[in-house]
Amino acid sequence: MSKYSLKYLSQKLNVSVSTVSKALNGYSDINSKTKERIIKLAKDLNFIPNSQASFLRTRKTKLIGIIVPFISHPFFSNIINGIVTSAEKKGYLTIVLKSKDSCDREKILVEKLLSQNVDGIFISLTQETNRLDYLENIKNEGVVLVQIDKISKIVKSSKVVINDQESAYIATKHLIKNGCKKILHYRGSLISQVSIDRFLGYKKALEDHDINYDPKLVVVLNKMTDKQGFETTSNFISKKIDFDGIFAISDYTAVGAIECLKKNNFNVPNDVKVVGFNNWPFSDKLSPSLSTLDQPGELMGNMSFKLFLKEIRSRKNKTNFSFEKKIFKTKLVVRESSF
Amino acid sequence: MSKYSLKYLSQKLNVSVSTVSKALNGYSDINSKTKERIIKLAKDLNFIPNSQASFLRTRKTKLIGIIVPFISHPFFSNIINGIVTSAEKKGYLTIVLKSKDSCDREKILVEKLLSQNVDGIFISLTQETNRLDYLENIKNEGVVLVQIDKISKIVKSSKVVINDQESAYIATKHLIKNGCKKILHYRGSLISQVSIDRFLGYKKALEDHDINYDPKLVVVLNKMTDKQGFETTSNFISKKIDFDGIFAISDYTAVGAIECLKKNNFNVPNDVKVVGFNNWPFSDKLSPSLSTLDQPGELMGNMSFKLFLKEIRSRKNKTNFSFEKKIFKTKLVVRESSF
DNA sequence: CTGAAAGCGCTTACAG
DNA sequence: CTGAAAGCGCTTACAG
Repeated sequence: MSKYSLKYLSQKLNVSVSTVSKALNGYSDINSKTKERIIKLAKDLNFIPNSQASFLRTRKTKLIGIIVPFISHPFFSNIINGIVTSAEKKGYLTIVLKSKDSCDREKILVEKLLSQNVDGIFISLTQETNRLDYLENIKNEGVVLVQIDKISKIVKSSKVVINDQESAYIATKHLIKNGCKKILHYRGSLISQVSIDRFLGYKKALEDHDINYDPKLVVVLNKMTDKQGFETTSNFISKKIDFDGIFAISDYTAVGAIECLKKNNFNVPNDVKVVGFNNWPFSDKLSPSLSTLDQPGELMGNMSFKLFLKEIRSRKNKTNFSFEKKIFKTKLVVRESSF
Repeated sequence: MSKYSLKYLSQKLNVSVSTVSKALNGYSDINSKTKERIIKLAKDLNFIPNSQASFLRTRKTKLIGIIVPFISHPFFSNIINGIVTSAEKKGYLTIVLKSKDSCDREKILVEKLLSQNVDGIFISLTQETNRLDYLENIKNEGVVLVQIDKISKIVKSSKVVINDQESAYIATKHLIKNGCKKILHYRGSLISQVSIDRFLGYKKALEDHDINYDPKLVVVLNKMTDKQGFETTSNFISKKIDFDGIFAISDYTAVGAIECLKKNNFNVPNDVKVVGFNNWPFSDKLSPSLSTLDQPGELMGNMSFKLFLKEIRSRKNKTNFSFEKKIFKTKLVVRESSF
């Protein structure tokens, strides 16, 4: 921390602490000469005011926290990037934390952020989040809550999501239009909203195109890894279950699936067409290049911060505020794996 | 922030604020019955002590900051991940910031972190960092500085790096051993230490194997993108400069180079062999799969935090402390692009 | 074992 | 325009 304090400056210049504080904070009722002297000394000493002390009065830390399931992850690191960028522009600093997809950890992390008196908490829930007390607690503490992508339908707050159901519908329809009749769906957990919505979109697309929904073709994955994609596909092949398309909930699993298919001498896309989800760096550079749904992670991060700021400001000005849910559209990127 | 305070608890229980504070902080000189009552109430109310207020006494925020050039980046997000994980285990929270490879921004961000009274700053310098005053300032403020990967040789602090020169030597030697005689090198900025060391390794490998170093074969890239890799390669081709190998400073540029080569009907690896740097997710899944140097980003992050903690503790215990430089070894991963 | 008091570094309502 | 004073919520040395 800074070696200096308002008191130190005030003694150096023979003025009061109050005067120094006001000068530094741009109050108008200060003699401009005095003000200049103070500001000059502060600059010369490289004086940095103690933000913890000022918090005690202002009640604002200008600190926000974000909890995501994983950090080393193309989509989540894009979200983080979006939030950090927007936040920094407005003078906020961002604490980053990861839940490792564990609900228990998530609860603990929320408490840690609250104890740091962050002004807002941004969260992308774990796949297994099944209790909402600690989310409600955030709001009870007077801290702004913003949910991103992996949200809870029940907990009220600002939300930023994508059109999951529609995206899945579009992807599945694309496969159908290109001749697929037996489409596997690799989905996420049964309680994750994102996963539920994508499944519903998949199912609806089948129904709308007169294809019977067959639950045996849907697999719940607990990890979004290429390994799981590989093994799941391998399972289908060894069970001799017939299929001609795969809609996977993430690019990783799609890539694992394609590896397995190649190894078993299936041609992608001729024998089996594959669509992933995320549009990760390099998804376009694979052979075959991967069809996928492009998710605007960074923009979602930007928007999350915008909604946060809106809520903070409406509180400050005591104006009306109602929670918004911003829905970003994904884009189906058709590449070699499905066409 | 918490709706309650020590004062509130103390009034509820008819004890003093001091007693509540001691009970909650595990002091031994408290009647165990009293202690129990206090802890129970705190738990029931979900009481969270105000960390800003306690900072004013303890001088510890348990906050650290990290500045990297980019967040949405496989290597840097691995480093962030490693730091956040280690930090959280020891009760530290991590503020994440990105410099966008701008030295001016870097300076501002350092000041922001200092004003938050972080206990330590972790930094991976920009490619253009050419002034060191604000790094020295970190130490002057009594804040621990740890430099990671992109370091300054001059500024003293704990450092975590890889064996850049040796890595480049190994990669270049590998190309030579596999028959390459005219090896392009796509490097980073002229003042980045990482970039300098890798260049030196490249050059030394050539010399040790009786290949004349030709400056025309070395290109300074200012952005590590596939686009730059593509364009640079395209340039060599159109200038009809003969080459049979490329050692690129990042996987992105290597991938761009390969795309360009393919497009111009060069066979990789038969006509040109390529080695990248980073080992990114999916580098193994490309066609041809990419030879590269594997960098243990997460472990480097873990180690950085370890060095930070060591310095913090030695200060607390007033024991001797000297800066360490931990050098991680990369691993040459040979894949189709060079073999 | 308990509590009164000082003080960390700020901000701000108020007096002059 | 300037400054004395109170107070934010803690911790801790000290007295009893």
